[in-house]
Amino acid sequence: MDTVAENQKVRITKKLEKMFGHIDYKNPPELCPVRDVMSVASDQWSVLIILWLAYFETLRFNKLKKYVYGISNKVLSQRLKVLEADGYISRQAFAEVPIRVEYTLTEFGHSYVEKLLELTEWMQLNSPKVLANRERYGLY
Amino acid sequence: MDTVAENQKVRITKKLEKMFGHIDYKNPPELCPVRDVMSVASDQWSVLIILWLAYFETLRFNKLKKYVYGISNKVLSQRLKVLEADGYISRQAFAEVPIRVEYTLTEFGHSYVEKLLELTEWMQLNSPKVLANRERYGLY
DNA sequence: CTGAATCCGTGTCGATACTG
DNA sequence: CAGTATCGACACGGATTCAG
Repeated sequence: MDTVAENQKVRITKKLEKMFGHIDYKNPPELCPVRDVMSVASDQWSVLIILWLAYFETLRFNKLKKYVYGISNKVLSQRLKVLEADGYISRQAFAEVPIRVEYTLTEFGHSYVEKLLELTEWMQLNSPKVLANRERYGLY
Repeated sequence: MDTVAENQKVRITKKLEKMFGHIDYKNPPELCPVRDVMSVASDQWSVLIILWLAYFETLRFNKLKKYVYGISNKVLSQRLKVLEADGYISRQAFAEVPIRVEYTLTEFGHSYVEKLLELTEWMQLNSPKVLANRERYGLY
């Protein structure tokens, strides 16, 4: 292993050490904020909801449902509520007939999108490799 | 909104546009590689397994279970199999009595850890804010 | 007509007991 | 020690129903 990789490894180890002061392995998940918050924010549906909202700025319930392909009414409204509670998105209802409800990212939500995009870009870049691994392994 | 923020927004929009060529909203999830691969890799348990393996280099089944606090036997062995199939970790069994099985990150797994750490660092930094939002919202 | 709650069948999860 | 089997509880998807 060359020096560059060695340095990189040291850097990562440092980060990990800092991290695991916060990811407590002795306490239940609900007492570890990082695990708790991450399980909401990195949920597969939450990710798609946030990304589509970042893309369109504003979306209504049924549009959102159309783009977040495969999500059910129940889970969508559930996730929207949780994401609103956690401060990623905001909900604005207009008292019209028929009623109109618009969802948008908050400032905080936008700050998350930046990190999220880095992750999804990695996924986009590496998914062929993963699929190839999977194929070779033959599990599914 | 100032020019810096405006530039940033444009940059993100570009990334999103590139992204959504790959996150297909018309096809079922299993036909969208990015969604598929990400749902495995960003799963709450997978994340913890990978991070702990990055921290310790090598872990055995029961040690892993101890650190990934709260995971059940079934889900742990399930996730380990999937993560191995996808190429993030490797499994080495020693024919001893009692049997010994060691899990380590692959090169590919280590490359993922870098991205993952950026995300968890963001979570660590922002979880207080999220918890405060939650508190104020009063949903749970 | 839109946004969302409800009901129900199904699959996944968690805990424990158990086996190679 | 590593992992499977079993079972009850819960979450999910889908369809339907309801409210504004």
